[in-house]
Amino acid sequence: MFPEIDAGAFSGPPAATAIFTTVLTEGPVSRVALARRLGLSSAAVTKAARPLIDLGYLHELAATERSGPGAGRPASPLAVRAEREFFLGVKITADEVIGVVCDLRAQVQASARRPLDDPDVDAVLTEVGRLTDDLFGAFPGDRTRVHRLGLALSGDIDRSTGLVRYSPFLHWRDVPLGRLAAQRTGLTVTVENDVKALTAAEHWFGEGVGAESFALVTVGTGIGCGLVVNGRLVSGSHGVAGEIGHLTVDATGPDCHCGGRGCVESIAGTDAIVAQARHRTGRPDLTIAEAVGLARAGHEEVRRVFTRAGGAIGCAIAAVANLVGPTRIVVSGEGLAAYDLFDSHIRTSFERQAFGAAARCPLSIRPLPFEEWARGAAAVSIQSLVVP
Amino acid sequence: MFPEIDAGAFSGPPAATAIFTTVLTEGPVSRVALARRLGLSSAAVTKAARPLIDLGYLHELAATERSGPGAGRPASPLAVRAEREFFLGVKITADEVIGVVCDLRAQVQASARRPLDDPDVDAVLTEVGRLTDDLFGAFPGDRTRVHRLGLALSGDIDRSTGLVRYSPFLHWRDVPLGRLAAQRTGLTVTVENDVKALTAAEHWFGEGVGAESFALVTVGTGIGCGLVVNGRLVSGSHGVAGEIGHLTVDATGPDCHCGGRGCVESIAGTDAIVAQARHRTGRPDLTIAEAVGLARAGHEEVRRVFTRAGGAIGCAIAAVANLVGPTRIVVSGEGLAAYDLFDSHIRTSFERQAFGAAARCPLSIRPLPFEEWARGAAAVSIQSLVVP
DNA sequence: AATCAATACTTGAAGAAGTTAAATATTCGC
DNA sequence: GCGAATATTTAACTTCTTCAAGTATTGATT
Repeated sequence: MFPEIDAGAFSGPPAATAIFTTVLTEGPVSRVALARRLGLSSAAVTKAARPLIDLGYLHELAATERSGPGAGRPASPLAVRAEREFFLGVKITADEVIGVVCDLRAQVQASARRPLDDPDVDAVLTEVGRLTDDLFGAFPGDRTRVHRLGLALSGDIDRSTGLVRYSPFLHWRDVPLGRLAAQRTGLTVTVENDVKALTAAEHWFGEGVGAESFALVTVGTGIGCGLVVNGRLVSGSHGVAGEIGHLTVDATGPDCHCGGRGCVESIAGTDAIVAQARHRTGRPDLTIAEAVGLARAGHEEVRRVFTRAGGAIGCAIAAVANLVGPTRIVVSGEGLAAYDLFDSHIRTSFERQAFGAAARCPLSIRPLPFEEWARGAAAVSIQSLVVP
Repeated sequence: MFPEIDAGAFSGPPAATAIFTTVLTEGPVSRVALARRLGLSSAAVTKAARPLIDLGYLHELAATERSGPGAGRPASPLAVRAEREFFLGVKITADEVIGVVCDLRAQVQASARRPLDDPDVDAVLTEVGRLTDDLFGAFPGDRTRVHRLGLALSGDIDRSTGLVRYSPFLHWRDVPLGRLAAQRTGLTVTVENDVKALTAAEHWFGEGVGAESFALVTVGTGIGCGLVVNGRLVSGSHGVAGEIGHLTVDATGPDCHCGGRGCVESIAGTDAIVAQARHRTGRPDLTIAEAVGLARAGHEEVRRVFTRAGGAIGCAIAAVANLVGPTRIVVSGEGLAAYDLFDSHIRTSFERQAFGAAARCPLSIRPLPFEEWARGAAAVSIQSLVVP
């Protein structure tokens, strides 16, 4: 009936959910604006919003300075009470767990990291447990208002059951991570693929806000992509979606570990870049950092490796734009530490390969630190509170 | 209140729409099955279905032979009364208009064609008008039950307003085709992009039935793709979606008329195939039919052109599978008259480039005659009756 | 043949969610 | 202070849905 706080998620009329998500993602809004936006009567908004206010999720902002033509009663916009509830988000990588505490608006309140040296399920759970303790310790706010934990890791994950079907880098198969972490921490846990989590965060709290369709491309060891189409995250019927890393961009290119040929990842993945840079320089122990250094210093051969990689990424992004036509695309990831070497090549290649109006799709290219990935996990947790 | 017949579309409770579309697309279903499928109580189904039966859209099937464990009252499944309403569908090409009459279940009742030699708006409207007359003439059923006409043509089309924003092959810009055709014929008109229309038809009445996500690839002069994701047709924010023809598959490939390089269409489009076959044979006036003939007769050089084209198409389809992970993919189009030359190469290339489980996505490769495209237009018209 | 269990469907009361219309609140410009 | 403009609230009413109980129709069991 009325939205509930603790265990379960938000129940209540559909209008309440719609109102809450709109206020959450689109900042303070007046009731009339909400009504127009959601196709409801303003009476319905008033009614549905009251229990949300009573429970402390929303509050009325002081009447702000008027903007319009002038006359009329000023609006008292509804805003989210961000400190009503806090969320933990943890990103699990092969050698580290990174965690953050976020408020209801997904603003980071505290963060922490712990090294991970054993991919065993139990060892990971232990480190995640210690990390949450660290986060509770570092969190200055009201700890009794933390009830949820989001986990994000790469691999094939069933968000609805919290099951890790397959995680290549941890060598896990069918691990019920959600249930295990819930037992360990006593929190309500959500588990999601890391790229999808980051996409969800950008969709609700970042550049994707308000977009009906939206894509996020991550560049690093792997090259991934999260897609939002018609307002919903794309999941893929066979558990595969957004596998942008294995699009073919060069039929005569190098063989890829996936069995294909000329895949984006086999040209622009971190490993591929390092391998090529080693080959070009004749230095078999070159690291990616050194390769970036050489390219920045103007080493022509190495520079060309990055140029080619940027071109391949641009083609892949153009493929996304041509196929699903998102409102905007964000390009990001660890690999973009070398942002300056990629940026213009990605754009050039994208503009050449994007078909017609698809080239008008705005591209944001910016690096995101690992804390942002953890924030993605928290964002999924926030979504699970709102839309169960 | 109750579903209306004539001018407007189907109104009524959301449940009525859901019930009708489910019965329409998933064949006869009992009320309990509908309730389970749609998450309603069976009481709701009973009530919402009654007006649909009263108005003649649905009817009860005779209790069929029982199948289950045995006991219990036998179901009286609901089925669509296909002859309740008929629909015209017309596909407009550069040199022809092709039309069909379909019943409510999108089964073709009659068809007709007329040549088109003038791309002028008025000339096209005239031919469409004559074609509808021909169709009425050829249609054996009750003509008073035809109220709707669907038009399909390639280009950038705004379905909601019936506006043709841009049609390259007719050289039209911003033609309010829906309104004009409605004036001319007195019917309620829908206009949709041809590939999207065909996709809609397959989604509701063909192989895409029941699939949450689904893709249709058409091969011909252009190479296109219609996408259904999360149960909805993908439209693209900038008016571009499914532009599979301009994905890059060979960074070192030929320049494409779109300004890009190594696009699928520049390798596997009909024009590209003809050009290559001419080059390989040294016969500058070779036609596509002759090229197909040579390949079938075993001409190695020409054969290789088709092999390469099939490979490019396979890569493009793999890109769709990797990115959106549809439940299944149908490959079709005029170009597939040479089906036998493509089939195995498309599959091989698809399986190599599809990533992991995406390779499990079933592929149907089959040619579709132009009448099927017209049927697509009719299917959109049917949809517009049901979901306005 | 009578009865029971199982399943499908129908009915009527009750409730949830939303709408419309009218009342109330608050501001600006005069 | 008054009226026009806009925002919000309230109350009455509509619509859609569910719930709980009842009816219908069958196969299996006694």
